[in-house]
Amino acid sequence: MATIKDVAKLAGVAVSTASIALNGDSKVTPSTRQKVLEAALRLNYQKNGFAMDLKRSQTRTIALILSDLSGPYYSELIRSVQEVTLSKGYDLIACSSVGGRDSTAVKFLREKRVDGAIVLAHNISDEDILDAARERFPIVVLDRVLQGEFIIQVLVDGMQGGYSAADYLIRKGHRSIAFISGPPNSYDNRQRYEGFRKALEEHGIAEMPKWNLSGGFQQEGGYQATKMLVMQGDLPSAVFYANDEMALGGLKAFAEAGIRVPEDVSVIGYDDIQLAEYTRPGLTTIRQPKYEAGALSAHILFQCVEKHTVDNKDYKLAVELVERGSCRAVN
Amino acid sequence: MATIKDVAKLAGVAVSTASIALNGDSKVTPSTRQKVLEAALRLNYQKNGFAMDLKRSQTRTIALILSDLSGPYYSELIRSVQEVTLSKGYDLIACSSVGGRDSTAVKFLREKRVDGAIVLAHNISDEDILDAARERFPIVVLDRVLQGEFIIQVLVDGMQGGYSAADYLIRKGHRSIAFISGPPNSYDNRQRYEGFRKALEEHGIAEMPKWNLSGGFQQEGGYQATKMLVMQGDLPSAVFYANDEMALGGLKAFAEAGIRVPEDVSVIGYDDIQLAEYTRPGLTTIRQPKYEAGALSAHILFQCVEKHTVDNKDYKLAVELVERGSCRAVN
DNA sequence: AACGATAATCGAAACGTTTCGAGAAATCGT
DNA sequence: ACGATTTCTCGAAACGTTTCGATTATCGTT
Repeated sequence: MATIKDVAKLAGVAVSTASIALNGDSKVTPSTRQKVLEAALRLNYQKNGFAMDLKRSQTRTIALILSDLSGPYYSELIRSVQEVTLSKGYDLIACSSVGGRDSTAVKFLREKRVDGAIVLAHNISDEDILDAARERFPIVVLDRVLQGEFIIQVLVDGMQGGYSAADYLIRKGHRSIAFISGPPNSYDNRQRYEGFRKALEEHGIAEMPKWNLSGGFQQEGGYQATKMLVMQGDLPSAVFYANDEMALGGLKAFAEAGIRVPEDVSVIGYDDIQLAEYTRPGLTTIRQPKYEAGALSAHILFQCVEKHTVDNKDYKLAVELVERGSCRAVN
Repeated sequence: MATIKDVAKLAGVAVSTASIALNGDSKVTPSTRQKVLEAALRLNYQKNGFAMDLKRSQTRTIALILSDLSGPYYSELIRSVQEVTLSKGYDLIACSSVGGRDSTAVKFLREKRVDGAIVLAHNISDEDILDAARERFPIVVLDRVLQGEFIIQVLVDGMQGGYSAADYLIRKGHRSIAFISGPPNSYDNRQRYEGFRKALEEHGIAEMPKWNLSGGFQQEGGYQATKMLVMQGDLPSAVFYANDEMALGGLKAFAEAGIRVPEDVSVIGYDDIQLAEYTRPGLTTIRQPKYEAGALSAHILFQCVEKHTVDNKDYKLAVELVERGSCRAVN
């Protein structure tokens, strides 16, 4: 690999001059620049990124850390973060936290290979985030409540979402509503449940333990939980799935049992993943502002990276109910 | 930021000793290690990744370069690459080539910030790839035919796929088949079309230019193209979408127009993305061996990174038709 | 007790850039 | 034509690690 030294030597100039010429500074005579550029071309010179980062001690790159790069949920988030990043002239890399503390993600956090990070990965501990964040390394967290000097939280109001979903069903006349929950250690899941519970309470509806099942946020889990529900014999008139993936599994289970949606049972999901639009009937669900969350996170992060300060460290976004065909009114 | 020098000073040892202790080498007395570790903790020391990379001149990281990080298609590919990467003790970062020559992806390629790359991004030019690849920087390309000393190609037989799809429709009795294509500069798209054309030709069926529309591999494009098709009035009995995302758009357009699938028109897609299973009717499509392609690519890449050599630089994988409900037999 | 062998530590030299202050050359005004 | 500016180029010092050869301390053997 040719280094800048080789280029300088071939061009007959000093290394520093070569560097300046290569970086397009105007502090160099056109003819010298010409020579340098030619030499670089001849040697097929490519600058060594690490040496540069080391010297400049910044990378103009941010990382988006996700627990699972391949999840369908993240698409919109990634897109919006990417758009903002690009428009700001920064680079974006996505990395996964699969592998926990040994993952690429945590390593990037620890070793500061980027200028900042956006984290949506429940399998990274609060502690790891807390001691990675510092003066020139702000972190935006999207999936947890976490206070720290260089930590900014962007939350989506899961409680409002859970409340809206339940309230919607209740206003449609439903009185017996099942809740299929996600993993108990998930902050999001807890929030959604809290909202659900609150709506029921406000309307004086009692919760039924037998209608509270767990599906672990997985499609298969939703499927199993729904089968249990069906087997219990006493079907509620509506089911609230704490995320769309589980609702998908539920839809499948109902179809297999010959139970019609929404005629026999109403179904509401949460997230508004792309698929929700394509099921038959279309899945009524709570839309998360994924695009907005991504764009907002990126903007704040850049503000923090560049100005080393941020006016507000705590953002909360609202959700919105998307009505499709999976719920009907009962009397 | 504390550096290793600070740690060494606080621990009262030489920098080199600190380095050794920090890296867990056994060439150091437990008590010294203890001192160093303690000092590091006190100073909240984190090693500077760039300095390390620079010195070691390798990163144990590979990049997966995709034209669009947010596409649903890539999920399985990412997953398999990730699994292999993790099992080999390497790190994986994904980056997008949105932005063309100025994208993060091309920058990573040029500046060798990783030890190797897997590329599936039609908007990166052959040239950029050719002059990035070199002795210690192998590249696996997944979406093009490209010869080069340090380039390995893994191809999926798109021609066979296109042929199978068309042949399947023809055998079901279809004689009027539309083709909704992707971007013309995409190698995959061309291959699929080629296979389609060949099947038609072999069965003596004429192609109709008015049934050949472009949807740019995007869902929205498929939707628009299908609306055009509908507006033309003369509907074919089957439509072959060059990828599933466009087929999804098509399904939506047909639904909106009150045209039933598969009763009124048969639809076949390409890729077998996860969503394909959940549409109603299920989307009949061509399954790409995404998982296999990813795992294979990663394996070969590591072989090349570590041994600096590879036995075969040219791999081709077969596709398979997945029958769901979106095509019916006509007589 | 002295000697060699082994183990632990050290100092200095890299890695490939960028940047800064200083010197040399060119340009300008008078 | 001469000094004062400006413009260009240069050498050297960083950036924070790792690594290698050298030095010192430690230990077991005779």
